[in-house]
Amino acid sequence: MTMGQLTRSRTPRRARSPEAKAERARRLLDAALAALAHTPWPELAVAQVARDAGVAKGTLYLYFPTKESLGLALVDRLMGAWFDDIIVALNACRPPISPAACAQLLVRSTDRHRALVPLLAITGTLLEANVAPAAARAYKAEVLRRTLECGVALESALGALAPSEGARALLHVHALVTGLHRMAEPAPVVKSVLRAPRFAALRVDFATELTFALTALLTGFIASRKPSRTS
Amino acid sequence: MTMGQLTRSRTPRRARSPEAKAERARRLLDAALAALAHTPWPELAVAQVARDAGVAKGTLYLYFPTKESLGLALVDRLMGAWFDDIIVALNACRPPISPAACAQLLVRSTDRHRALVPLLAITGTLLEANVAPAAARAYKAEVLRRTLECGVALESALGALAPSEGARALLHVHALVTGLHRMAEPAPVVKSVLRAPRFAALRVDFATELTFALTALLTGFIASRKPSRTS
Amino acid sequence: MTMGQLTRSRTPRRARSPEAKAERARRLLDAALAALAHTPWPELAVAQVARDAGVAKGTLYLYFPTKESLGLALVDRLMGAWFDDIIVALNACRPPISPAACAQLLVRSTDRHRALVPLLAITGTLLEANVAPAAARAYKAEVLRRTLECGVALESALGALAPSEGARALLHVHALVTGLHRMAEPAPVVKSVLRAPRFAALRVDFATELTFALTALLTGFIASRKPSRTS
Amino acid sequence: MTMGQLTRSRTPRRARSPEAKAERARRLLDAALAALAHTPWPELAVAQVARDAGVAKGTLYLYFPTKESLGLALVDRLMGAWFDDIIVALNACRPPISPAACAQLLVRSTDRHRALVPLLAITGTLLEANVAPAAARAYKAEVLRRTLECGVALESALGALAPSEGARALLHVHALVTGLHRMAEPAPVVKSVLRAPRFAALRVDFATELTFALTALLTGFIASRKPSRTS
DNA sequence: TATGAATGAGTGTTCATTCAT
DNA sequence: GATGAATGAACACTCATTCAT
Repeated sequence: MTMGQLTRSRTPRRARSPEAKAERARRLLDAALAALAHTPWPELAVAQVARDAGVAKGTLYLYFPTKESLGLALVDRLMGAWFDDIIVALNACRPPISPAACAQLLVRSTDRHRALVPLLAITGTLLEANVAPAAARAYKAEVLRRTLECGVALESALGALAPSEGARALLHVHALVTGLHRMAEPAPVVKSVLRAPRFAALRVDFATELTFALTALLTGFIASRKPSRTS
Repeated sequence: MTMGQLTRSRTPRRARSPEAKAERARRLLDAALAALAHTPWPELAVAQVARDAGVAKGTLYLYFPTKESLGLALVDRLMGAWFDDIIVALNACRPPISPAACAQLLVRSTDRHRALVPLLAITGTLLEANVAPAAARAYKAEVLRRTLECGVALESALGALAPSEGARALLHVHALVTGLHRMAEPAPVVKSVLRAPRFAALRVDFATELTFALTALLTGFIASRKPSRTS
Repeated sequence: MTMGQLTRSRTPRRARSPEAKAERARRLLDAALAALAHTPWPELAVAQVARDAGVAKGTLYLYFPTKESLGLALVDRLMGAWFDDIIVALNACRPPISPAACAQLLVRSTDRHRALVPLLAITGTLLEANVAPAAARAYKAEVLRRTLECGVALESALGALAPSEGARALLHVHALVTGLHRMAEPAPVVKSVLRAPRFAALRVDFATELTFALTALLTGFIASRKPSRTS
Repeated sequence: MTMGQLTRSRTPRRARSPEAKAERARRLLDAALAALAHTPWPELAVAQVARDAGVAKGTLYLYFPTKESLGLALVDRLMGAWFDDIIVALNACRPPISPAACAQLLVRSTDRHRALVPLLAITGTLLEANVAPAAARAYKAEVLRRTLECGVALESALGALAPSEGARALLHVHALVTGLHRMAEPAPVVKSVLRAPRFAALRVDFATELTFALTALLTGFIASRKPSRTS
């Protein structure tokens, strides 16, 4: 009987409680995330996600009104986790840390959240279309909140950023991450073409270049503050 | 020469000579470029491009085997023009120029080639798919050639880059340009959402941030060389 | 009786008594009627009707097994009211009344029951499909009963119809009402097209034409009897 | 060789000439008409029509921009044929003919064009939605032209209609045809229900009732003119 | 060469109905 | 009795690409 109850509470046929509904949504996001590991967003079929999550297509639409809102919710989740990860890592440092150390920390965190990067790159192009204004606002509000929070942590860790420059620096981090990813992970055809030795100069190693650029960027942020101190 | 000019201005029904064929291709690219000013790539209809260029749909396919190859040819053209522009601007300077000055030069050049940026952002995701290996190779070879050429000009202008670091720096320029563009130009829904005052921290001014990041980056490139000199 | 009134005014969560159940059904029909004032039947969502009636979707299905049965019940109610109205109006006349007077009486009554007409027009096409045989029989039995009853009133009022021709005349009234309504109320696109002066000949004024046709029809019914009398 | 040419000209793979294109459209309309004999309009699948016509789905959309425009074109064709038939029949009479004779003529013509009637009944509800204003205008212009033309023929045949009342009478004919058809051809469930003897009064024989109503109507039209003469 | 008619795979979304709770 | 979460069949339409003419 206890068994039965457990079984029932684990996988109820109908999600009536808010927790159960959240669980359903989570499963759908899990399925989407897994599928995106081997399928680019435009090729991702809603039907497949639903099937993988073990529900009917219509059920997915009870939780996400459009395909894009599903994608946005996934980005929201992954970005939140990324921010969490960065914050934890930053707080684990004894400030002040050097730009290079901070860059390395950020790159490592990015590496732990590889799945987010390709999605981030299409946010604003493919995902943010076909989403209700309210949903877009909620998403952006969350992004804002977390960016500010993480920005403060960044300021603390570096110890040399002007107030609120942490958030700004994070926007640049995002830009660099997506921009470099695009160059590091081209379409399969291009990837195989670039394997030829003569194309060495066009091959981009994501971690190496990101570390380099972030170090330069953070150094720049700190330098841009220094003058005002000396003056 | 007179003949050639006449031929070009007459635009015969059938393009027999290489010049006439190149003219046809040019017209198609012109039409595509004009259409892309108000239509995002996925919404761009091949039929519309052909119609705008004054030819039948099938004719377009005589010059570009796929929609993507058309896009790639356009990127090729625009990127070439951009590289030309940068090279001219760099050569017009009396070296060495400061990273800040160089960044400003690059941003201005980018601004003169606004049309390229959104296309660049989807290269590798949408454009480089569905292209024959040979076409991809040719495109990448051209990119390589121009990148190296422009990289050398960059090295000369800055006067403080390690050999072949100019090309590498240009890859970063590309990454920053596309990465920041994505954040500066979101979908219409998002754009209107971000207009609210509370979202000020998420609004990105393309030119400002690009200038800042490029300055930092170039400074970093120069700094990364210095140590090896002093040691 | 006091109890019943209380119960009805309280609208308990669960309808146990027959009165309470009838009240529930009535509310659902009210909601459907209100919605149909601005939404055509195919666009009418069952969920919306339930929501408007303040019950859950599933509850509606406790009272009406299909969407169509809901529509049919509504037609039943409205047609009953229409018949009532006609009978009252006919009984208020001092027979015999002229065909023209009778036609006018019928048109006025139709005008007081405008909501029924578009529904009547789709009965038999959209409504009578997907209904259980038993429900269809019950509905038709009711229609028969009221038609015969109203037919007798019509015979009395006109004073010159052969027995049982009243019911037959009413069938023609229905046909004319729905047939003319279809022409008088086309889709919005067509309506705006027909506003052009050149289309005057295709514009149909419902009341005018219905009056004319009914007068002719009733005259015809009376005339068709006379010969048999004189012969 | 003559054979080959014949074969080729009969069923060319591509319809390039206007004639060939008209032929293609005709085939599609034929297929739709055939399908509508056993499938009601809402259930009619575009894919099926295309398949029956021996072309791909996309080809159908080269000729008809929406499903509704296909339906409207079919109505246009059938209504034109009906009008032709009526005109021929009217012109074959020696005027003046009696209302009863004229009614019989019209009923016979209707009977020869049975396929049109159910379509006519949904024109304005299902068909005239989702059609471009220009298409709706063209359709209505054609209807107007033919109605006026046929109206004149009707006036000639009856010899006793006020000018332009012929067209008006035809609108009533349409109304009666569709209104009575609705009652004579209910959904299968209802039809079987009505077979029970007790429901005899609700059974409508299309031809009988239409003849009766049209006779009355035309008599009414003529009568409505007479008074003005005597006065 | 040029044309443009033909192709047909591909998919997000709705909504009447059911049924576990 | 009431609920509302789950279902899943059903479908018009687009558009890059091909190929008969």
